Amino acid sequence: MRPTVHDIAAAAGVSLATVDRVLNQRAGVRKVTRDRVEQAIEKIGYVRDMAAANLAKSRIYPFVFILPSGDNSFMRGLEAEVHAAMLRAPLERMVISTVKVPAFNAEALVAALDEVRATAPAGVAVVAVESPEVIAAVNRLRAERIPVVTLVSDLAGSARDHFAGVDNVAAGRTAASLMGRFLGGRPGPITVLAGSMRVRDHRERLDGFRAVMDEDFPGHTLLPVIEGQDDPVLTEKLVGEALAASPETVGIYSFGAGNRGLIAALKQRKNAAPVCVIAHELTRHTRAALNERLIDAVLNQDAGHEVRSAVRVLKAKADGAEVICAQERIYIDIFLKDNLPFDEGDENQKPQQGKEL
Amino acid sequence: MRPTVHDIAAAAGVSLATVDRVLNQRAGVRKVTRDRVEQAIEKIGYVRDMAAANLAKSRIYPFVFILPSGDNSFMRGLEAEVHAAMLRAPLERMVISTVKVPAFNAEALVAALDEVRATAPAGVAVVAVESPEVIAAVNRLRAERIPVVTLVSDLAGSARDHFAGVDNVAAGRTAASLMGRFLGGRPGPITVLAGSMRVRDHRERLDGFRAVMDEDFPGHTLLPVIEGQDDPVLTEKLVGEALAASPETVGIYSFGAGNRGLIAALKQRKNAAPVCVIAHELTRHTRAALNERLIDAVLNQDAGHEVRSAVRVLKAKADGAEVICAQERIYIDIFLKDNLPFDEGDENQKPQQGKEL
DNA sequence: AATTTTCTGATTTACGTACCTCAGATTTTA
DNA sequence: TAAAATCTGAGGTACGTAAATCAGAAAATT
Repeated sequence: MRPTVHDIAAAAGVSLATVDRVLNQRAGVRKVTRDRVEQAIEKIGYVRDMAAANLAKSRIYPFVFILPSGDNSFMRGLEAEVHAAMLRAPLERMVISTVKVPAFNAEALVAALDEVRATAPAGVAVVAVESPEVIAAVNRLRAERIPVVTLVSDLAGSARDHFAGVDNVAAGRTAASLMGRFLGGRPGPITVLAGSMRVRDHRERLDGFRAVMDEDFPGHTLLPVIEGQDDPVLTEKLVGEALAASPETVGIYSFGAGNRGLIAALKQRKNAAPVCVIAHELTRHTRAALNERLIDAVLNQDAGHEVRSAVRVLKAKADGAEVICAQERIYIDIFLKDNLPFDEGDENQKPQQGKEL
Repeated sequence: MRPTVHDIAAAAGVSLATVDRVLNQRAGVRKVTRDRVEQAIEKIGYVRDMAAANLAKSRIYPFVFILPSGDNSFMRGLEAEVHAAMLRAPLERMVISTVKVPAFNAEALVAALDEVRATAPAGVAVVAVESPEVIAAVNRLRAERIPVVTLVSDLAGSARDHFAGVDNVAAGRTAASLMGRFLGGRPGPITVLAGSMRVRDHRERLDGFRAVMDEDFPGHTLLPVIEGQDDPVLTEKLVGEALAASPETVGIYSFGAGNRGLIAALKQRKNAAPVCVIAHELTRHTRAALNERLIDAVLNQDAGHEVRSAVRVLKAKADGAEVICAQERIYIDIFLKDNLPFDEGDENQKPQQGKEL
């Protein structure tokens, strides 16, 4: 049988109450006694039964996800994943709620963070916008010992507990490395397309891209950054103009979230010279474009992984348990047309189950 | 407050005992009463508290992982991940043990499966070897309602509950697609290096690779498969001979587990014409080779993800709970030198934590 | 030496579910 | 109609931990 608190008490020659005080770091235990209990714990190899502990606490974990509103595919997907997590939450005594704030609006985000703080949640996940005020607001949460996880977009310089997202510099570097090799020495300029350079993720991606391009593929120059504001119409117009102005363009790196406009612009020039296109985020649109060979590669962050990771980390932090770092690292997925995952909504999905007996 | 069994009893106008009989599908309840209880459950939205249920059952989950012995880096890594999972297991009332069997030996695997079955575990994870006898042995486990998950290598045609591993055909296709584009039209033959063609994973990878090569890059021919038996010395010798015999080779696809020999052979020919090399499994050796630009890309299956996924699925199956499919899909990671994750053992690891308040 | 403060032990209740026993009610069979 | 079989209710104990209360014991302060 697995050892229990009673076994510790017996082994250390103290009462249950003392063991409880040590285990839950409550006051009222002498140093020597505490040491004796800890040695006993060590010796008999006790591990706390989390299920029983939570049952006894009859604790529920109210977690809040603060998400940007707006209609780009990635954020909608993220929201869907949060919703899916909401449905599963009760199984582990969690309650997940969401708060929507206007995208890229630091002031609104600060207000939301403070409002959420007033409800004393067990943890907060937030898609960060960079600003000193937001950092301060996050730190106010942390000052009240409320765990905070940044989601998708990190908040450097804050006291957030964890970042559930990808390394965007590495993503940009990877894009450059792929594009450089796909072009195979074919010289020419490269067009870079952002949503907005005011967002940290996008800046980091460009930094990584530029670094590897300069270092490993000096034959290519980067044209001035196009900022499409994640707006399909605007993006299509700007990309069309840029391609017309620089017909010798050999590559496009799109690291924003609005790929619909890019794809539309690419379709316009079916008969022009081939251009190597690398984009971010696997959506209905980029998936189709991969299959039509309009896009060569898509770098993706799996929103589902990010949300589930955020939930796990928040729960672990709330429990004071340890986080398995390797499990919580979000990898950059690289998709070519050849390794696209089967679509959730696809009827022709490959069966994953074995036959029934 | 979340509804409990008491609330069901009150809502259905029956006693706790009857609710219990319905919930745990015990005999002794009339059809009409059963229906009334089930309607009440539906209506008040009851979900069983698994933690409390398991506590009451004082159930522990003995899971067994059957792994091949042998010393290749990937399997050693897998074993390390299983060991890590063993240490975390008690937190969730699980006990994980391992059984080692000689690699690629169907007879020994069948014996191990039957031996494990005699211990009546709560679930079994197994790195499968393809054979009718193994399928039968797995089905014997399933016939006793013991959940079975195949790990890394699947067992088609068996009644296994789940496969925790990557789509190896897609992996081969991806490798071909990357290599074709990296070569950028430069013609020439391609050398393919397997561990053994008797293993399903390897065959599938080659099938995928060949399919995309034939379809999209007909300029390349595949040289006869080299089988290095995952032996470094043998592999180095065979690769050296192959490169000498076909000096016009432009690419090497290594889809076995023994890359040390390949890398040694590549180092021998430092001044020869460049060859595009794509290998499988990120290990100390392939990581170093990526950084030295001896290897261009590494396709990887994350052993940690696979093991943790297997454990989660086994627990869910043992509990009769649902499996989150999207969470359990293991992606193929593509690593270039630009997106290598920070090494676990690396001292210069990038700090992941925010500053403390 | 008296008082306060700090520490420790013993005991109890509660969390939500599983599972057991026993008694009474209802239905079916002889 | 009696006997047997089947259903249902009531009530209890157990799982391992948390957290509270209260009573002593030891130590520190007057």
